[in-house]
Amino acid sequence: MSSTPTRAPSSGATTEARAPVRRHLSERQADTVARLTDAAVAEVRGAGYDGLTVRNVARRAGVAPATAYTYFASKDHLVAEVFWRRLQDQVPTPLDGRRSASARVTTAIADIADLITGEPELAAACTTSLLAGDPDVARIREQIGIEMAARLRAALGAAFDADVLDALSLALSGAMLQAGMGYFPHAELADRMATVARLVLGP
Amino acid sequence: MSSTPTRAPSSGATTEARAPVRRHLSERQADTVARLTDAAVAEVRGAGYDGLTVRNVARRAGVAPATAYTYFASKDHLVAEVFWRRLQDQVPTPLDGRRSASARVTTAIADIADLITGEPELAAACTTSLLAGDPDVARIREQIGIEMAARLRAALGAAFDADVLDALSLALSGAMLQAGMGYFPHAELADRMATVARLVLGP
DNA sequence: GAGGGCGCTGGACTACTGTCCAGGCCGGCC
DNA sequence: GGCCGGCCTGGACAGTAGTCCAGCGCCCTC
Repeated sequence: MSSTPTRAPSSGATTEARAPVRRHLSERQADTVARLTDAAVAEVRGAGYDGLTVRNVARRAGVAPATAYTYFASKDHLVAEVFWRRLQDQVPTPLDGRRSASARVTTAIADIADLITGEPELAAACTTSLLAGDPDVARIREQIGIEMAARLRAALGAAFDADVLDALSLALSGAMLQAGMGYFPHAELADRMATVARLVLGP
Repeated sequence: MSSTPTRAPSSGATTEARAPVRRHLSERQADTVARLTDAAVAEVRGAGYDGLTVRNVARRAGVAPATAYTYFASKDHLVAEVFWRRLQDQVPTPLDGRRSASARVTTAIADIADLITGEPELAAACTTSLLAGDPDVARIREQIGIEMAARLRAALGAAFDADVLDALSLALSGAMLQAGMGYFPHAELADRMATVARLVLGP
């Protein structure tokens, strides 16, 4: 579940290729998409989430707005894709069977938190975007949920239990939400979830 | 923390009365606001969240769009206010000291879930709106968070523990989020949280 | 070197959002 | 009765999002 050579932006699968966006992109297309996602990150860093516009991102990427809209339905779709790519590209910390289950879970969650820690603007942007109603975003959200659940499950290992996994998933959603909304810094996320894991799993 | 006679829509407190909206509304104003929130609910039931527009709601309420914008900055603000009012108006199930802490917590959460259970469209609308970036919405969100935490704390009673409360709050946020996103029906929310409560508190 | 197709262009266009303001209506007050 | 202030009206307005399409340029193939 890590990076694929040329990767289609998670789009249009609901309506199955409604546009010239195919499942597998040509090298040039993949490059355009990558330039767009990079430009989106730069734009968020520079102008914040409010200044973020598909048109602005397109300009920064040196691409016509219409082109950007070919690949991304909205700015939310664009930012959600950024997060999804980071998650896919991340190599999770290897599991250590000698440590406790809650320690492994904590590590897995810290990995995820690290994806955006230290970039509050980007973190907030990802959170907001991931919550959008846009169907393309919904698809990405679902994939992210699957990936996170898989990581938690792997971290639990022998301690796996459906109820425990469910509880951790809910708490993790809530924690990412609250951190994204600014109720506490992302740096605290891992700590808080560590406490939850200990409560649920024992030390 | 229940209904006040004339209640200002949770607006403009950040900039402290930026508009003719004062903390305490005249009877007529309160009536206008109530007509607007009612119309918003009717509109969501009728046309769904997508069909929801401040202008549409205003028309349904028999009010000029500009008037609606006097009280609500956006449709998200409007819908968030609907949820907040429902929460305030609800009389929570009385606490039963003879039952276990997890049972009391489950009941408290069931109360909250009941606010929107059975109206999926409205539930989805509230979830989405509550997540908006709009500062007016942020204020309402914060108040809702405070109220929910207070209810959980009361339900815990003697079993109160900061870490437990934190874990439950996170899980509840996550559960409301996931239910609102359609990952599972609101009817399941209380059950899932009951499981979490049992894990965290014991049976 | 010519042809063809893919991807990008750029600009027009529609729909909608939130803001603003001048004016009208209705109540209460002198 | 006449004035006045509070609230609402209605319509104009700018800014923006997403869609669409006719056309261009580049690269690959033959």
